[in-house]
Amino acid sequence: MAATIKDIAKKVGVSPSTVSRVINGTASISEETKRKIHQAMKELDYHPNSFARSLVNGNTFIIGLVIDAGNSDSFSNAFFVRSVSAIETVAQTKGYNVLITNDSSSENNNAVKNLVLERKVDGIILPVQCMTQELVELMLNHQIPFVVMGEPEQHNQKIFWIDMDNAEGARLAVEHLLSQNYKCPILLAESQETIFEKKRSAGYIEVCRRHQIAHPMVFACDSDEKVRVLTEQIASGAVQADSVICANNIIAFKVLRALKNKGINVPESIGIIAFDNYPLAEYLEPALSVVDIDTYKLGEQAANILFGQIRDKQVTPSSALIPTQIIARESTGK
Amino acid sequence: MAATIKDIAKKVGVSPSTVSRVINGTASISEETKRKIHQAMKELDYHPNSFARSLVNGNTFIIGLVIDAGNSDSFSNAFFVRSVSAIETVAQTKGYNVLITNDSSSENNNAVKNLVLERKVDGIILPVQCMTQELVELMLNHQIPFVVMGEPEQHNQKIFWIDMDNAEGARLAVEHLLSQNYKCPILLAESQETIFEKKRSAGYIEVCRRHQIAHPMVFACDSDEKVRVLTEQIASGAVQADSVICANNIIAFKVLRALKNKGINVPESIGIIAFDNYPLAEYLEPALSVVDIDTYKLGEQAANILFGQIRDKQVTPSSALIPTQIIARESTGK
DNA sequence: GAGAGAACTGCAAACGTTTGCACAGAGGAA
DNA sequence: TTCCTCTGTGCAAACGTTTGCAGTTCTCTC
Repeated sequence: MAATIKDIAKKVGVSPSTVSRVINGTASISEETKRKIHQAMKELDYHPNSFARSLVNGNTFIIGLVIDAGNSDSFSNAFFVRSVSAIETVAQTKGYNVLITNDSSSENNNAVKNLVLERKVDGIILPVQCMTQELVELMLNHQIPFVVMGEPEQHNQKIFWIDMDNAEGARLAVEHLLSQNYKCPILLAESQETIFEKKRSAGYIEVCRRHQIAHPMVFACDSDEKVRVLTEQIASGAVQADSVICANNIIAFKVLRALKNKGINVPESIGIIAFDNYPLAEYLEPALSVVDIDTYKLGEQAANILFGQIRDKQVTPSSALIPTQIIARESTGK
Repeated sequence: MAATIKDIAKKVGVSPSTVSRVINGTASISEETKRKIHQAMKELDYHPNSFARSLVNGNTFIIGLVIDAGNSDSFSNAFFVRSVSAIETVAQTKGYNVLITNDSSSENNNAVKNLVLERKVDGIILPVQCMTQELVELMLNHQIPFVVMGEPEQHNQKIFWIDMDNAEGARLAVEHLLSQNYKCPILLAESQETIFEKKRSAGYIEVCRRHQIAHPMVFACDSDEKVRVLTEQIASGAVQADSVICANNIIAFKVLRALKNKGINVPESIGIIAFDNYPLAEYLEPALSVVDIDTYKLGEQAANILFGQIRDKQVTPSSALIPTQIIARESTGK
């Protein structure tokens, strides 16, 4: 039903090629013809068929965005939405659309492979958790640009990536605590296995060393029980600490609750600062100080890096660390 | 570079049509030929080109999902992510992909129009806030199925929609408070303008009437100042209330904080229950009781309704209300 | 007033599929 | 034997674009 290039050609009395050339501005066409064609396009409500286009010129103007549903806990959510929104906005301004795919709902990366093999997307943005060796090879083989969100463990590959500056965030957190007259911060992480936790630990340790803090310590808080034990040790003095840096917000909430239950004052006796500016942080009592990151910018930059490859044929792998900043609230206001 | 149907045909020694028929199972083909073709497909690593396909058979196997970036506050986030994930999962099982578009980043619904006019998506899911008259007409004209997330104000159109059962949620909240021996619940909403707030009000009023509660009251809490004034009035007895139902979580947090600052005990003196199970609700003190909704199911059902139109050619408008449930925590444990 | 380029336009092939039509051969039924 | 129905396959057109090549007309330049 929809008008095609041929309908316009017929109506104006030119060949389809001429119409195509007017649409794409790909040759010099007399003003008169241009005018008529544009008018006919209006009248017939013409819109180019993107498939026919893709078929001949080989690119689809679609990028794929892999979302990690396995990780759909609420903490990746806030991060996620603004990033997605940013990616889509950037894509739109460049004339691209964004196809999302849920990695975990299919075995074996099949959904992502489908993007490459059948949908022929022009590029892919994917979270580091979804980056399998097989997938990387597939994308490299098919020469399809991709950007990884989150720093990969090994840097031995030609991979473009982007991440928040975890190490810097940890450094800033320690500096902040010291500036508030805390003397002995410890770091609480969920485990020590993910790269971002390693980076945070490293940043923490580095600043502690620099300031000659006696015993920098990193604790694994991967269960409620551990949190309970730890707060008891802090209370009894078995663990020397006057402040904690929590590698994520949920740990912070648990610790805060445990401390209050023990009658330990926050921020007077113990200061708390957490990673990720989870929106409710400011409604806690005391309001939680956090290491914040601009998730919109994160997505925006990821998209920019991708389009650097797609459009500007940039080929030397680049990476970017999005700066973090401290939002000081009551929980570190000794 | 990628292998085409012709390459396979050549390799096996049949015509492209035969290969196509084997792929689509659209005619009877001898077992022998089938076997050879399948083998050749493996060897050449063949994957059908979705564009060429779409070009001839008219459907794209892509659905559009409009996201409302204007509303990217954290409270729609949690809702959003799980819904999106659900929609994508359903789509994937039906062989469809999901194209997202950010409505607000373009003027005049242009981005969404683009989905219809150029991308030729087979269906669209969009939030009710993005549903303009113009868009509805466009989609109807082009006979492209769509599902609205959120109940539209007017029902005079042939529109498929889905929503959480706001009225029922409010009813359950009142019933819950009464069962906990609160006698006089009031409702706090941000405004009275959105349809979901109206529904919640209606459900609240209805149950109050049924239980002959003296003065059912709905307050607009659209600023911190109003929250402050209201809590003072509650404290002084100027407003008679022993419990509040908050139309969203942020109001709940503000009220809780204001009450505590006034030294009013929750849940002993005032009970609080809020809509939306925001993940941190359980970490507040006291842990917040909420009206919960299964956002995954919401997305899942939206997708199912859409595919009902796309694949089963269902044509009589349907709608669905996703049931809510009470999660009782400390804040209503008088 | 001839030759050269520039400006403008058309023809037809190509992109990778699907599908209506046709046809050959096989296997019965009459 | 003749006719009919199936099964299996190929031919060629079609989907809506883009684009290399070639052709025509026009405008200079000498």
